[in-house]
Amino acid sequence: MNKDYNIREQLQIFVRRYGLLNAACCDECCGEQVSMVQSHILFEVRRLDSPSMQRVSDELGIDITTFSRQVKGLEGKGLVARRVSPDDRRVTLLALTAEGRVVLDKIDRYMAERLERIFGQMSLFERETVVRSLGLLNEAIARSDQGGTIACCK
Amino acid sequence: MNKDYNIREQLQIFVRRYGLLNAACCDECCGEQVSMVQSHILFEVRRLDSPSMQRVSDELGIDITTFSRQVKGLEGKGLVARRVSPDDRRVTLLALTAEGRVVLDKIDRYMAERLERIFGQMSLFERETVVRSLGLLNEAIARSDQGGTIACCK
DNA sequence: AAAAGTACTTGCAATATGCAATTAAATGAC
DNA sequence: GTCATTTAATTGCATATTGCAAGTACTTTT
Repeated sequence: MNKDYNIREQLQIFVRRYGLLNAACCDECCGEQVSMVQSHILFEVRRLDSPSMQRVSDELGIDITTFSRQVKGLEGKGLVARRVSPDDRRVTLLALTAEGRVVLDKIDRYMAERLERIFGQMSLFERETVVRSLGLLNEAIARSDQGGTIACCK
Repeated sequence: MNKDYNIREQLQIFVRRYGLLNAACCDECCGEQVSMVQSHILFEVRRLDSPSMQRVSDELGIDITTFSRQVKGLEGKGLVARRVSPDDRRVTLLALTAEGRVVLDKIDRYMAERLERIFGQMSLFERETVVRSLGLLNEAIARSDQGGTIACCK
Protein backbone atom coordinates (compact mmCIF):
# COMPACT_ATOMS: atom_id res chain seq x y z
CA MET A 1 0.00 0.00 0.00
CA ASN A 2 1.86 3.06 -1.23
CA LYS A 3 1.60 6.54 0.19
CA ASP A 4 -0.67 7.95 -2.47
CA TYR A 5 -3.12 5.18 -1.95
CA ASN A 6 -3.06 5.82 1.75
CA ILE A 7 -3.69 9.50 1.38
CA ARG A 8 -6.47 8.90 -1.09
CA GLU A 9 -8.04 6.57 1.42
CA GLN A 10 -7.74 9.10 4.22
CA LEU A 11 -9.26 11.80 2.09
CA GLN A 12 -12.03 9.65 0.70
CA ILE A 13 -13.16 8.58 4.13
CA PHE A 14 -12.84 12.02 5.62
CA VAL A 15 -14.78 13.74 2.89
CA ARG A 16 -17.57 11.23 3.07
CA ARG A 17 -17.84 11.59 6.81
CA TYR A 18 -17.92 15.30 6.48
CA GLY A 19 -21.21 14.91 4.72
CA LEU A 20 -20.77 13.98 1.16
CA LEU A 21 -23.61 11.66 0.64
CA ASN A 22 -26.57 12.64 2.74
CA ALA A 23 -27.90 15.48 0.67
CA ALA A 24 -30.61 16.70 2.98
CA CYS A 25 -30.02 18.66 6.12
CA CYS A 26 -32.43 18.45 8.98
CA ASP A 27 -34.05 20.43 11.74
CA GLU A 28 -31.31 19.76 14.25
CA CYS A 29 -28.67 21.67 12.35
CA CYS A 30 -30.61 24.26 10.38
CA GLY A 31 -33.98 24.62 11.98
CA GLU A 32 -35.01 25.38 8.47
CA GLN A 33 -35.14 22.87 5.67
CA VAL A 34 -31.91 23.63 3.87
CA SER A 35 -30.20 21.05 1.69
CA MET A 36 -26.49 20.42 1.77
CA VAL A 37 -26.05 22.19 -1.53
CA GLN A 38 -28.04 25.13 -0.27
CA SER A 39 -25.96 25.40 2.87
CA HIS A 40 -22.87 25.58 0.68
CA ILE A 41 -24.51 28.35 -1.28
CA LEU A 42 -25.34 30.33 1.85
CA PHE A 43 -21.78 29.82 3.09
CA GLU A 44 -20.28 31.06 -0.13
CA VAL A 45 -22.59 34.03 -0.55
CA ARG A 46 -21.51 35.21 2.87
CA ARG A 47 -17.85 34.54 2.24
CA LEU A 48 -17.69 36.28 -1.13
CA ASP A 49 -19.70 39.35 -0.24
CA SER A 50 -22.29 40.17 -2.89
CA PRO A 51 -21.05 37.77 -5.54
CA SER A 52 -22.72 37.22 -8.87
CA MET A 53 -24.60 34.00 -9.60
CA GLN A 54 -21.86 32.96 -12.00
CA ARG A 55 -19.16 33.55 -9.41
CA VAL A 56 -20.80 31.36 -6.80
CA SER A 57 -21.72 28.56 -9.16
CA ASP A 58 -18.15 28.53 -10.45
CA GLU A 59 -16.77 28.48 -6.94
CA LEU A 60 -19.03 25.59 -6.01
CA GLY A 61 -18.50 23.81 -9.29
CA ILE A 62 -22.18 23.25 -9.92
CA ASP A 63 -24.02 23.79 -13.13
CA ILE A 64 -25.45 27.29 -13.52
CA THR A 65 -28.91 25.98 -14.33
CA THR A 66 -29.05 23.87 -11.21
CA PHE A 67 -27.65 26.78 -9.30
CA SER A 68 -30.28 29.11 -10.68
CA ARG A 69 -33.02 26.87 -9.40
CA GLN A 70 -31.38 26.41 -6.01
CA VAL A 71 -31.11 30.13 -5.61
CA LYS A 72 -34.74 30.45 -6.54
CA GLY A 73 -35.51 28.05 -3.74
CA LEU A 74 -33.43 30.00 -1.24
CA GLU A 75 -35.06 33.22 -2.35
CA GLY A 76 -38.46 31.62 -1.89
CA LYS A 77 -37.49 30.75 1.67
CA GLY A 78 -36.39 34.33 2.21
CA LEU A 79 -32.77 33.43 2.91
CA VAL A 80 -31.15 35.05 -0.09
CA ALA A 81 -31.90 38.27 -1.96
CA ARG A 82 -31.06 39.11 -5.52
CA ARG A 83 -30.40 42.46 -7.07
CA VAL A 84 -29.34 43.52 -10.51
CA SER A 85 -25.73 44.62 -10.72
CA PRO A 86 -25.37 48.36 -11.30
CA ASP A 87 -22.36 47.66 -13.54
CA ASP A 88 -23.90 45.07 -15.79
CA ARG A 89 -27.59 44.52 -15.91
CA ARG A 90 -27.20 40.91 -17.03
CA VAL A 91 -25.59 40.12 -13.70
CA THR A 92 -27.53 39.19 -10.59
CA LEU A 93 -25.80 39.88 -7.30
CA LEU A 94 -26.59 37.73 -4.31
CA ALA A 95 -26.74 38.56 -0.64
CA LEU A 96 -27.96 36.91 2.51
CA THR A 97 -31.11 38.31 4.06
CA ALA A 98 -31.27 38.86 7.82
CA GLU A 99 -33.12 35.56 7.97
CA GLY A 100 -30.41 33.92 5.85
CA ARG A 101 -27.74 35.13 8.25
CA VAL A 102 -29.69 33.67 11.14
CA VAL A 103 -29.92 30.28 9.48
CA LEU A 104 -26.26 30.24 8.52
CA ASP A 105 -25.28 31.25 12.04
CA LYS A 106 -27.31 28.33 13.28
CA ILE A 107 -25.45 25.98 10.96
CA ASP A 108 -22.17 27.53 12.10
CA ARG A 109 -22.98 26.89 15.73
CA TYR A 110 -24.03 23.36 14.96
CA MET A 111 -20.81 22.72 13.06
CA ALA A 112 -18.67 24.38 15.74
CA GLU A 113 -20.18 22.09 18.31
CA ARG A 114 -19.54 18.97 16.29
CA LEU A 115 -16.01 20.04 15.41
CA GLU A 116 -15.35 20.84 19.02
CA ARG A 117 -16.30 17.30 19.94
CA ILE A 118 -13.86 15.99 17.34
CA PHE A 119 -11.00 18.32 18.09
CA GLY A 120 -11.53 17.73 21.76
CA GLN A 121 -10.18 14.24 21.08
CA MET A 122 -6.80 15.72 20.18
CA SER A 123 -3.95 17.28 22.06
CA LEU A 124 -3.42 21.00 21.65
CA PHE A 125 -0.40 20.28 19.50
CA GLU A 126 -2.36 17.95 17.28
CA ARG A 127 -5.15 20.45 16.88
CA GLU A 128 -2.77 23.11 15.74
CA THR A 129 -1.03 20.75 13.38
CA VAL A 130 -4.28 19.62 11.84
CA VAL A 131 -5.64 23.12 11.38
CA ARG A 132 -2.40 24.27 9.81
CA SER A 133 -2.40 21.23 7.55
CA LEU A 134 -5.84 21.94 6.24
CA GLY A 135 -4.71 25.44 5.38
CA LEU A 136 -1.69 24.04 3.56
CA LEU A 137 -3.89 21.62 1.72
CA ASN A 138 -6.31 24.26 0.50
CA GLU A 139 -3.46 26.51 -0.58
CA ALA A 140 -1.84 23.66 -2.47
CA ILE A 141 -5.11 22.89 -4.21
CA ALA A 142 -5.44 26.52 -5.20
CA ARG A 143 -1.87 26.59 -6.52
CA SER A 144 -2.20 23.30 -8.38
CA ASP A 145 -5.27 24.65 -10.15
CA GLN A 146 -7.05 21.74 -11.68
CA GLY A 147 -10.19 23.74 -12.12
CA GLY A 148 -10.93 23.81 -8.43
CA THR A 149 -12.01 20.21 -8.11
CA ILE A 150 -10.13 17.10 -7.12
CA ALA A 151 -12.20 13.99 -7.14
CA CYS A 152 -13.77 14.46 -10.52
CA CYS A 153 -13.15 16.32 -13.67
CA LYS A 154 -15.14 18.87 -15.60
CA MET B 1 -12.75 35.35 13.21
CA ASN B 2 -12.24 32.73 15.86
CA LYS B 3 -10.48 29.43 15.44
CA ASP B 4 -13.56 27.27 15.15
CA TYR B 5 -14.89 29.45 12.42
CA ASN B 6 -11.60 29.24 10.63
CA ILE B 7 -11.43 25.50 10.77
CA ARG B 8 -14.98 25.14 9.65
CA GLU B 9 -14.15 27.36 6.72
CA GLN B 10 -11.07 25.33 5.83
CA LEU B 11 -13.02 22.11 6.00
CA GLN B 12 -16.01 23.40 4.11
CA ILE B 13 -13.91 24.61 1.23
CA PHE B 14 -11.73 21.56 1.16
CA VAL B 15 -14.58 19.10 1.15
CA ARG B 16 -16.35 20.93 -1.61
CA ARG B 17 -13.24 21.00 -3.76
CA TYR B 18 -12.74 17.35 -3.20
CA GLY B 19 -15.89 16.84 -5.16
CA LEU B 20 -18.85 17.29 -2.96
CA LEU B 21 -21.28 18.84 -5.30
CA ASN B 22 -20.83 17.50 -8.78
CA ALA B 23 -22.57 14.17 -8.50
CA ALA B 24 -21.67 12.76 -11.88
CA CYS B 25 -18.29 11.36 -12.78
CA CYS B 26 -17.06 11.38 -16.32
CA ASP B 27 -15.07 9.42 -18.86
CA GLU B 28 -11.77 11.00 -17.96
CA CYS B 29 -11.64 9.50 -14.50
CA CYS B 30 -13.66 6.32 -14.78
CA GLY B 31 -13.91 5.40 -18.42
CA GLU B 32 -17.21 4.01 -17.36
CA GLN B 33 -20.18 6.07 -16.32
CA VAL B 34 -19.98 5.82 -12.55
CA SER B 35 -21.55 8.43 -10.33
CA MET B 36 -19.81 9.87 -7.32
CA VAL B 37 -22.00 7.84 -4.99
CA GLN B 38 -21.25 4.71 -6.94
CA SER B 39 -17.51 5.32 -6.81
CA HIS B 40 -17.81 5.57 -3.03
CA ILE B 41 -19.65 2.27 -3.02
CA LEU B 42 -16.95 0.59 -5.10
CA PHE B 43 -14.30 2.04 -2.82
CA GLU B 44 -16.00 0.77 0.29
CA VAL B 45 -16.79 -2.68 -1.05
CA ARG B 46 -13.13 -3.14 -1.78
CA ARG B 47 -12.03 -1.73 1.54
CA LEU B 48 -14.39 -3.80 3.67
CA ASP B 49 -13.91 -7.13 1.91
CA SER B 50 -17.23 -8.86 1.23
CA PRO B 51 -19.40 -6.57 3.35
CA SER B 52 -23.16 -6.85 3.60
CA MET B 53 -25.42 -4.26 2.00
CA GLN B 54 -26.34 -2.94 5.42
CA ARG B 55 -22.70 -2.57 6.40
CA VAL B 56 -21.81 -0.49 3.38
CA SER B 57 -24.88 1.70 3.47
CA ASP B 58 -24.23 2.39 7.14
CA GLU B 59 -20.61 3.19 6.43
CA LEU B 60 -21.59 5.58 3.68
CA GLY B 61 -24.50 7.01 5.60
CA ILE B 62 -26.95 6.62 2.76
CA ASP B 63 -30.44 5.26 2.98
CA ILE B 64 -30.68 1.51 2.46
CA THR B 65 -33.36 1.86 -0.19
CA THR B 66 -31.30 4.27 -2.24
CA PHE B 67 -28.31 2.05 -1.68
CA SER B 68 -30.21 -1.01 -2.87
CA ARG B 69 -30.98 0.70 -6.13
CA GLN B 70 -27.44 1.97 -6.60
CA VAL B 71 -26.10 -1.52 -6.10
CA LYS B 72 -28.58 -2.79 -8.62
CA GLY B 73 -27.17 -0.28 -11.05
CA LEU B 74 -23.59 -1.34 -10.35
CA GLU B 75 -24.56 -4.98 -10.73
CA GLY B 76 -26.20 -4.14 -14.04
CA LYS B 77 -22.93 -2.62 -15.19
CA GLY B 78 -21.12 -5.76 -14.09
CA LEU B 79 -18.97 -3.97 -11.52
CA VAL B 80 -20.34 -5.56 -8.37
CA ALA B 81 -21.54 -9.08 -7.61
CA ARG B 82 -23.95 -10.15 -4.88
CA ARG B 83 -24.17 -13.46 -3.07
CA VAL B 84 -26.30 -14.68 -0.23
CA SER B 85 -24.46 -14.92 3.06
CA PRO B 86 -23.89 -18.51 4.17
CA ASP B 87 -24.44 -17.43 7.78
CA ASP B 88 -27.70 -15.58 7.33
CA ARG B 89 -29.74 -15.94 4.23
CA ARG B 90 -31.33 -12.53 4.63
CA VAL B 91 -27.93 -10.94 4.13
CA THR B 92 -26.48 -10.09 0.74
CA LEU B 93 -22.71 -9.93 0.55
CA LEU B 94 -21.07 -7.64 -1.97
CA ALA B 95 -17.85 -8.01 -3.89
CA LEU B 96 -16.16 -6.29 -6.80
CA THR B 97 -16.08 -8.16 -10.07
CA ALA B 98 -12.87 -8.24 -12.11
CA GLU B 99 -14.39 -5.46 -14.17
CA GLY B 100 -15.23 -3.53 -10.99
CA ARG B 101 -11.64 -3.78 -9.84
CA VAL B 102 -10.47 -2.45 -13.18
CA VAL B 103 -12.76 0.56 -12.94
CA LEU B 104 -11.79 1.31 -9.36
CA ASP B 105 -8.12 1.01 -10.26
CA LYS B 106 -8.73 3.52 -12.99
CA ILE B 107 -10.28 5.91 -10.51
CA ASP B 108 -7.38 5.31 -8.14
CA ARG B 109 -4.85 6.19 -10.80
CA TYR B 110 -6.81 9.28 -11.73
CA MET B 111 -6.97 10.37 -8.09
CA ALA B 112 -3.31 9.60 -7.49
CA GLU B 113 -2.40 11.81 -10.41
CA ARG B 114 -4.48 14.71 -9.18
CA LEU B 115 -3.26 14.33 -5.62
CA GLU B 116 0.30 14.19 -6.87
CA ARG B 117 -0.19 17.51 -8.59
CA ILE B 118 -1.49 18.99 -5.34
CA PHE B 119 1.07 17.49 -3.01
CA GLY B 120 3.78 18.43 -5.46
CA GLN B 121 3.09 22.00 -4.40
CA MET B 122 4.32 21.21 -0.90
CA SER B 123 7.66 20.59 0.70
CA LEU B 124 8.39 17.07 1.86
CA PHE B 125 7.88 18.19 5.42
CA GLU B 126 4.53 19.73 4.62
CA ARG B 127 3.40 16.62 2.80
CA GLU B 128 4.21 14.44 5.76
CA THR B 129 2.52 16.81 8.15
CA VAL B 130 -0.62 16.97 6.08
CA VAL B 131 -0.89 13.22 5.61
CA ARG B 132 -0.37 12.65 9.30
CA SER B 133 -2.95 15.29 10.11
CA LEU B 134 -5.58 13.65 7.97
CA GLY B 135 -4.97 10.44 9.82
CA LEU B 136 -5.34 12.23 13.15
CA LEU B 137 -8.52 13.83 11.94
CA ASN B 138 -10.12 10.57 10.86
CA GLU B 139 -9.13 8.91 14.11
CA ALA B 140 -10.58 11.77 16.11
CA ILE B 141 -13.82 11.56 14.16
CA ALA B 142 -14.00 7.84 14.84
CA ARG B 143 -13.35 8.40 18.54
CA SER B 144 -15.84 11.26 18.85
CA ASP B 145 -18.52 9.05 17.33
CA GLN B 146 -21.33 11.27 16.27
CA GLY B 147 -22.82 8.60 14.13
CA GLY B 148 -20.07 8.80 11.55
CA THR B 149 -21.10 12.08 10.01
CA ILE B 150 -20.04 15.63 10.71
CA ALA B 151 -21.80 18.17 8.60
CA CYS B 152 -25.27 16.90 9.11
CA CYS B 153 -27.27 14.85 11.48
CA LYS B 154 -29.37 11.77 11.08
C1' DA C 1 -26.04 48.68 -36.29
C1' DA C 2 -25.37 43.81 -36.97
C1' DA C 3 -22.91 39.90 -35.01
C1' DA C 4 -20.97 37.56 -31.37
C1' DG C 5 -20.56 36.75 -26.62
C1' DT C 6 -22.17 36.60 -21.70
C1' DA C 7 -25.49 36.01 -17.59
C1' DC C 8 -29.19 33.95 -16.41
C1' DT C 9 -33.78 31.33 -16.90
C1' DT C 10 -37.02 27.70 -18.39
C1' DG C 11 -38.61 23.10 -20.70
C1' DC C 12 -37.77 18.61 -20.47
C1' DA C 13 -36.26 14.04 -19.73
C1' DA C 14 -33.39 11.22 -16.83
C1' DT C 15 -31.90 10.15 -12.30
C1' DA C 16 -31.74 10.16 -7.28
C1' DT C 17 -33.97 10.46 -3.10
C1' DG C 18 -36.76 8.86 1.30
C1' DC C 19 -40.82 7.06 3.27
C1' DA C 20 -44.12 3.46 3.64
C1' DA C 21 -45.28 -1.05 2.70
C1' DT C 22 -43.80 -5.80 1.47
C1' DT C 23 -41.13 -10.21 1.36
C1' DA C 24 -38.15 -13.39 3.40
C1' DA C 25 -35.45 -15.06 6.93
C1' DA C 26 -33.75 -15.29 11.77
C1' DT C 27 -34.50 -14.84 16.69
C1' DG C 28 -37.25 -14.87 21.06
C1' DA C 29 -41.10 -15.99 24.09
C1' DC C 30 -43.90 -19.37 25.77
C1' DG D 1 -42.67 -26.48 18.13
C1' DT D 2 -45.29 -22.33 17.03
C1' DC D 3 -46.49 -17.59 17.04
C1' DA D 4 -44.78 -12.81 17.58
C1' DT D 5 -40.99 -9.82 16.92
C1' DT D 6 -36.93 -8.17 14.75
C1' DT D 7 -33.80 -7.66 10.82
C1' DA D 8 -32.09 -7.42 5.71
C1' DA D 9 -33.29 -6.17 1.60
C1' DT D 10 -36.58 -4.81 -2.24
C1' DT D 11 -40.34 -2.20 -4.55
C1' DG D 12 -44.09 1.61 -5.27
C1' DC D 13 -44.67 6.14 -5.21
C1' DA D 14 -44.25 10.97 -4.84
C1' DT D 15 -40.81 14.55 -4.80
C1' DA D 16 -36.41 16.71 -5.72
C1' DT D 17 -32.19 17.28 -8.32
C1' DT D 18 -29.65 17.16 -12.22
C1' DG D 19 -27.79 18.69 -17.03
C1' DC D 20 -28.57 19.66 -21.71
C1' DA D 21 -30.78 22.40 -25.16
C1' DA D 22 -33.09 26.38 -26.19
C1' DG D 23 -34.53 30.89 -25.06
C1' DT D 24 -34.34 35.95 -23.29
C1' DA D 25 -32.03 40.00 -22.06
C1' DC D 26 -28.12 42.59 -22.04
C1' DT D 27 -23.17 43.93 -23.45
C1' DT D 28 -19.17 43.97 -26.27
C1' DT D 29 -17.00 43.61 -30.73
C1' DT D 30 -16.47 44.85 -35.32
